[in-house]
Amino acid sequence: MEYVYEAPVLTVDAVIFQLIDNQLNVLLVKRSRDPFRGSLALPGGYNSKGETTLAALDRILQSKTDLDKNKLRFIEQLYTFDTVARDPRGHAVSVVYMGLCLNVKVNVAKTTEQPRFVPVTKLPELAFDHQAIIEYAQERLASKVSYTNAIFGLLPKEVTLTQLQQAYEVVMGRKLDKRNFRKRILALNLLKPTTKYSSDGAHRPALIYAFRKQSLETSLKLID
Amino acid sequence: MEYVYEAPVLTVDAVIFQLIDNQLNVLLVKRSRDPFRGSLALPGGYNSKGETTLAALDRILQSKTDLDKNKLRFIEQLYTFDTVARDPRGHAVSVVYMGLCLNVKVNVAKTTEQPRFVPVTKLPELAFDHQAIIEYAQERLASKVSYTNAIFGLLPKEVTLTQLQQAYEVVMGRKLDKRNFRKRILALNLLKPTTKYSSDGAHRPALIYAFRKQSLETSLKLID
DNA sequence: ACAAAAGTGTTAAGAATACACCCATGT
DNA sequence: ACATGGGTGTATTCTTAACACTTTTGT
Repeated sequence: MEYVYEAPVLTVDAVIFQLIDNQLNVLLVKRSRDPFRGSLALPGGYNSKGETTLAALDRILQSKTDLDKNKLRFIEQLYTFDTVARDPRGHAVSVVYMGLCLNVKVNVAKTTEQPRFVPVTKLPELAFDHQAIIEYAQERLASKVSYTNAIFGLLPKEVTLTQLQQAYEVVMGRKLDKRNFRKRILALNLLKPTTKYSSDGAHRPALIYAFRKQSLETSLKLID
Repeated sequence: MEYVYEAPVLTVDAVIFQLIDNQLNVLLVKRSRDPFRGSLALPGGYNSKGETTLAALDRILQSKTDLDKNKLRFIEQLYTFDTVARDPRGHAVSVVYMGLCLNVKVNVAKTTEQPRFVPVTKLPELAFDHQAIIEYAQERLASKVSYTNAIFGLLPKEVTLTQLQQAYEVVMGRKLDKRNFRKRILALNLLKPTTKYSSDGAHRPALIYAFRKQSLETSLKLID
């Protein structure tokens, strides 16, 4: 190569999902600087020289949202966007990850970025193309849970079948038939029945099942 | 951010597939410099400041393999790798694209990189982790053609059903049943029968079909 | 006439879907 | 006793998979 190489700006952004009150929520921060100062945005930041994108992700989540990356039960690369006009410095390339977690509370007051989880159905206008990125991540997630066990990332190790079905329904955006769902999920052998029951109201207690694996298994055939 | 930002090295690599003699081939170049001097590698290079990754891809393919990007009938982002020790300068991030083309001849003597297509079944030891990247791209391609019409990227606008079936068989790595294949492919209405016939030997001529679209259509259900 | 690929339907097995009632508990 | 969600089976439809012979051409 004959020209002098100067690297473009490289950033990392994160789409972190969590179920709260049976709704899919996404982690957002408030921008303290232009462009889009005051708007909500995906947590993200610069990737430094010599730093892997996952290391940058870790650092950025920690510093901007006070969320420890090892609280993420599932993480995967989503896509790399050629972000336009992200930054006064000009064109930037952004590697975006998608993560799933559970029972994470972020403290709005903890950092200047005021991190918070927002239901994906109630997003305000977001900075940059982050709205579109979140939609893309939702599609990927819906597709992913239909042929892998990735749903475990949103749930505790032990669940009732109804909890599991509700998680699928929220992620996939449609209702599922209870009997068919149970047949399929049990046939896949992803769950092991425990001897415990969950009593959470004036009704018959539900048998609790444990996920056999908390790591990604693929090539399943869960839901069409 | 309080620290001085210095961007990591960003590179772009390409996995370009083409069918030659009913075999899946991939475009490779010979490295003229260390590391891996003399080894074959995927065509790739640095992404400059202010340049989109697709623009970089275009420039790199042009200069290293003399292949014009608009000869690619299909292109999509494959994955972004945190390449280790790619370069003496240290850690680099590499955005990898997958492309499909047809009837492209590259001239080994044209550039110092000596571009050539090599059957994926006959790859020598490659530089870096490029062997693994090609395998990943093959998996993606096999998956992609099973739920989209992406196969058009490897074929001319007009094909016989046997040509089409052979392309699927090569990409998916297994034989398909002729009658079932024809039923399914015709039911999807991706093809329009022409009135032409192909006579290429001492046997009954085959009816030629035309692809209705040369752009990606998704959510099909072609092959399991 | 023969070799070689094109073209064509049916059957059986398996998968997906639709659907309604009894059970165990808390109040 | 009643309200609430937990739990269960079958019949039907649709999809998939397996499978072999006739047709048309060139030599």
